[in-house]
Amino acid sequence: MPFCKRVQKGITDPVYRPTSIKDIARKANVSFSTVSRALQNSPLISRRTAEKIQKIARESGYRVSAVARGLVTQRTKTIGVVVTSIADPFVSEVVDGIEECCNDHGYSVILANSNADPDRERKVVQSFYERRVDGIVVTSSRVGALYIPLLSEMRVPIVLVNNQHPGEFVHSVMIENVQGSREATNHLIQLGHRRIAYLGDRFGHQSDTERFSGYRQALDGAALPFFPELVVHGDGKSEKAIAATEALLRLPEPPTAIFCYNDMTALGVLRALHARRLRVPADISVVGFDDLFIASYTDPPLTTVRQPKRRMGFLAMESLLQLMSGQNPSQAITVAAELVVRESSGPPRKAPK
Amino acid sequence: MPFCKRVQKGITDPVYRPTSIKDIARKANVSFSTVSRALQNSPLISRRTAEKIQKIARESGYRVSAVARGLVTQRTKTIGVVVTSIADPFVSEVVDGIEECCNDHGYSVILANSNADPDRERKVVQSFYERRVDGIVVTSSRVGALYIPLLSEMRVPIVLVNNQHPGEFVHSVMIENVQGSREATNHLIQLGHRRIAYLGDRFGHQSDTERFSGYRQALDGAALPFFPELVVHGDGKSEKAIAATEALLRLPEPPTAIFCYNDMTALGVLRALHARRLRVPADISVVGFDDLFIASYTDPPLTTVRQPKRRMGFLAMESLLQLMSGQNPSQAITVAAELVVRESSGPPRKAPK
DNA sequence: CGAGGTTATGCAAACGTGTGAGAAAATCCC
DNA sequence: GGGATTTTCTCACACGTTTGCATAACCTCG
Repeated sequence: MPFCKRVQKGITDPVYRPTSIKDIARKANVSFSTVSRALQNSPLISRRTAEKIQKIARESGYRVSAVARGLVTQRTKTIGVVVTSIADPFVSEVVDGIEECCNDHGYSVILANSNADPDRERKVVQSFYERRVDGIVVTSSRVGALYIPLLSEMRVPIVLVNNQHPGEFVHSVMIENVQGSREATNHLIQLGHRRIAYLGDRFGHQSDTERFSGYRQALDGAALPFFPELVVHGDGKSEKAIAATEALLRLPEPPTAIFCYNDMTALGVLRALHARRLRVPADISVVGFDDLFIASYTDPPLTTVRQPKRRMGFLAMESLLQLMSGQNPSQAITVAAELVVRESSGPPRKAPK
Repeated sequence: MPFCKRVQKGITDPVYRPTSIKDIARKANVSFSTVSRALQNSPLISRRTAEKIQKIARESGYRVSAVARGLVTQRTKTIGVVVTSIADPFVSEVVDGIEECCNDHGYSVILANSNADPDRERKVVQSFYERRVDGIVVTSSRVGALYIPLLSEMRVPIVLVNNQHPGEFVHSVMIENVQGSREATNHLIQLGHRRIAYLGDRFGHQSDTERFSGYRQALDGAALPFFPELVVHGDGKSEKAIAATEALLRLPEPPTAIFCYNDMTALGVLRALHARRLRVPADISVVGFDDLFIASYTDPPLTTVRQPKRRMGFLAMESLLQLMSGQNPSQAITVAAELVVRESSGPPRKAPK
C-alpha cells in the first residue's frame, strides 16, 4: 500500500519506492507543492483540501523523506555523538541522557566509537560532517587539540563532556572534580584517617590532576601532612589498580584508606585487598569516583563520588541545542559532584595517636 | 577555506555553506559531473584531470554530502538500532559489536531508546523509516508482533537480537538458552547439588521459558527429582530477586544452589545472601546468566553463562548486510552459550545422602 | 583526408522536498 | 459590475549528488 510501482526510464522491471509527495499529489489531483504545504499544516492551504490530502497520505502510509528535506532545509535534525566505547558504563549513561534530550526535540543520534584512537576519532568526526549533522557531542575526548583545525573547517557546533583539555574549547560540560574529591577526602578525614592514599589515573590527565588537587586541598584544609609515597598512579582500569594497591600495602606504614581516581580503579583495589584477606572497611577504607551502577553491588558497596551522568549528557545536549539555534550558552557548565557514602568507608582500625 | 560565500536570491547577506561539487567545478574549470566522477575515481576521467580535481578538493576541504548522495542513490549507508536502553550493560555491548561491523563497512549507526515502551518503539522505527535507513537491528525487543504491520509497510530489512517472539520474524540472532542453562545446571549437579532452585524472569517470556527448560533437562538427564517449590520468578532486576531469594530461604528445606535467569538477578541474590550472613559458595552456590562485565567483580566472582554479546551484535549486523545486498542469510542464527566457572559455585555444605 | 574508433568531457534528468513569486479564483466593497 | 482584496493553488527553482546519453577531441588506418 505505501509503495508505488514506478517504471524507470530504460528499466522494464517496475521498481518499488516509498510513496512520495508526488504520488499523493496525483491521487489528490493537486500539485505536489500543495501537498507539501498541506502536510506541514501551512495556513496557505484551506482546511478542506488539507484534510483531504492528509487523509490520503495516512492511507497510503506516506512518510516524508528526511533526507530530501535535509537537502533543501540544510538541517538534518541529527546530532553526532562520539564516544570512546559505548560499552563503557560511564559513557553509556551519558549517551542515555543525550538521547533523551534529542528525542524530546526531534533529533536523532548518530553514534560512533573512537576506541580512544585519535585517528579514528578524526575519521568519525569527518563522517559526521559528511552526514551533515547539525551538532556534535564528544564524551571523554582525549584528543582535544586535534579538533581545532577540524572544527574551523566544519563549522559544526560542538559540545564536549568531561574533556581533558579545558579551555581549548568553547563549550563543555564538566564535573566538579576538585570539589568532589575534596569532599571524598574530607569524609575519610572526618572518619579519623590520617594516612590516606591517592590512586590516580595516568599522570598528566586533566581530570586526574583536578581530583588530586581536591585531595591535596582537603589534607591542607585539615592541616594534615601530605605523604608523597601515598600517591600512586594506575590507568583508570582495574588491572593496574591491583598492582598499585599491592605497592601501597608494601609500604612500611601503609595507608588506612585509599581514595581512587574512579570506580574501576576502586574495583581493582577491592579485589587486591580481598586477595590479601583484608577487610573493608574494618582494615582499610576505599572510596571511588563516578558512582557507576556497579558501585552499589560490590562487596562492600562502594562509597564513591557520584557524577550525574545522564544529567550531564542531557545538559550537553541542551547546550548544543542553544548553540544550534544561534544563541551563545554559557561556555563551560560545571555540575556538582555528590559524595555517596556506602559501606566501604569507616573509621580506621587504630585511633590515630 | 572549505566554505564558500554564496549569494542567495533575494537575500543580500552572503550565506556560508559547505563547499560543493560545483564550487570545485568552477575552480577547476570543468563541469560538475566531471568533478563527481573524478572524486569517485571513475575510469572515464583522465588521470591528469582527476588528480587536478582531487587536489583542489583536498585543498578546499571538500566533503561529499551524504544526504545529497543518499537522495539519488536511494541508500543512506545508515542503519537504525533500537534498544530498550543504551545504559543497559548487556545492550551496550551488543551495540558495540554492531557499531564495529558497521564501521568496517562504511555504515553509520542511528541509535534510539525505546525504554521498553511499545508505543515509543513504534515511533522510533517510524523515524528510522523517515530517515530512510538501509536496515534495522532491534535488541531485546518485547513487542515482536507489533512489528509485522510496520514492516510490511516499510520494506526495510530487519534483524532482531534475542527477541522474545522467535518464529514471528524471519531473521534473528539468538543465544542458545537451553544449552546454556543445561550446562549451568549440570555444573551444579556435578558439584553434588540436589536441591537447585531456578530464579526466573517474569513468567512467560521466551528466554525465561527456554532457560527453565534447560534447567529441567539437566535435572531429568541426571534423573534428579524436580521440586516445583524451588522455582520462583523475579523480573530480571536485582530488587525483585532479593525478595525471591528470601522466599526460597524460608522454605522448610532450602536449596543448596540457585540458578538465576540473569546476572542482575544473581546480583540481588548475592546481596540477599550476604545480608543473611550466608557464605557463597560454602553455604549456598549461585550461578547467573549473561556474563556482564560486573560478574567478575562481585564477591565472590560470579559463575555464569556467557553470552558473546559483542559477537552477537556483530553477527546481527553481518546478517543484515547480507539481507541488504539481496541475499537471504540463514534465518535464525543461534550462538552457543559458554559456562564460565568462577567462585560463586562449589560443592554443597553437606554431601547428599 | 576522411571514416571509424577511442577517450574525455559536458548536458541534463533525476532523487523528494521546501518555498517565493505569481496566477487564478473567490470574495468583498462601494 | 468593476476593481481591490483575500484565498487557494500552481510554477519553477533550489538543495548537492549520481549517471545515462550526447558530443567533442583526438587518434589510427586505409
